[in-house]
Amino acid sequence: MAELTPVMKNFILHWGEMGSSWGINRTAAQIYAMLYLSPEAMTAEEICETLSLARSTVSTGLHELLGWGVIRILHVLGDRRDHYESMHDIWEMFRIILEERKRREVDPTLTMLRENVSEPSGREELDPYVEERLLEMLEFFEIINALYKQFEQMPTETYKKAVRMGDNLTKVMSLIAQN
Amino acid sequence: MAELTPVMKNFILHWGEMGSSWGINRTAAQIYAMLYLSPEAMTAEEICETLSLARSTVSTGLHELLGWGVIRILHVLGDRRDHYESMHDIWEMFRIILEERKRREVDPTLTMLRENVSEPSGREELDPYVEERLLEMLEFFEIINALYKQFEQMPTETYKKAVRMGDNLTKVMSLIAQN
DNA sequence: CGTTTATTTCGGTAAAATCCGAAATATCCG
DNA sequence: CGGATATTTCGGATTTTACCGAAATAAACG
Repeated sequence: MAELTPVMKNFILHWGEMGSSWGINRTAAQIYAMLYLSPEAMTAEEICETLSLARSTVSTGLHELLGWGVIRILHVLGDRRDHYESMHDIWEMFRIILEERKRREVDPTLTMLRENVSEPSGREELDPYVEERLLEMLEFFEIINALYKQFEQMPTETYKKAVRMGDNLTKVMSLIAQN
Repeated sequence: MAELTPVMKNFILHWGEMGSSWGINRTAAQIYAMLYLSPEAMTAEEICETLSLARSTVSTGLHELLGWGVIRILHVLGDRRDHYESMHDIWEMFRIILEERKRREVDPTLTMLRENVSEPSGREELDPYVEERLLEMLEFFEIINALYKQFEQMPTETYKKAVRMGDNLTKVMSLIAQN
């Protein structure tokens, strides 16, 4: 793994760029990408060398990825160092990222909307139009929230298969919608 | 609209913060939030005053929002200035944001994966393990891509209703999955 | 046209995020 | 405990991004 082929470099660099629009910082995303391609778990030191990053940067990045829950620490007998490996099942990873996004994007907004709609601070009277818009958005977020929850509790295999046959999704949805 | 109530301020500030994790910059997100709450379309000048932003910043922000397609320009008879209003239907907006995310996050990755898997640059031999991982990810992104497309072509009313009854989604999915 | 008004572009500054290297801390072993 | 190795924390430097104000451009009007 010390040597990166051009294809691997492409992949890692691209992933780094993508990470930015995903709210993961570039180096963390690169680390993730490399672990994803690596057949074996890697030590922080190895990651440093391969990606030419400072040891501290790698430490921070790994920490962030652990926070996302998309990598794991492994321990090897007779080796004091931590070994890191990426989550193998990409679908499981997808689910984790969804949940994390919900936690970061949906939950705080939901809280804020609920607070402001139900009990406007300082007992001010709420402009009817504003209230209407807030309620509409609240309703929307409640629904999204419920959707997320559905996904959470769905077994991986279920939504995997369901999503795979996306071709028929429209039809199914239409049927449901007629209800 | 010149005066912002505390609730409005909360909403706008929160939206600004959220924008950051959404890849929209803070001021643009704030502008959007204000337009969302505004019963009437607003001019750039009014936005400046209400949010205490520089005219140029507002111009840039509006441009960005136009790029996302979540606001519109209106013209008023006898007024040379552009008036801006937010998209009213939050569901339609949701769809637009989905599409935009796909364009920014999914499409480039898909392109990159296809290129690297099918024709590794310079005719290098591809490590079998790496190829396997790339293929797995490619397959995943193809499916997500197909899913997005399904949503795109679905009439707003359809997915609105479908999503609304999320409670039953698990069951439906399970049924589909058994197929 | 020239003038006024609206909008965008642009250079520079301010703020924020990223990353490094050194120091501190923690962990393990003899 | 003392020394060696692993990991984290921290201050500062670098890079990136956001924002402002001035200047340039565009559009409308008389």
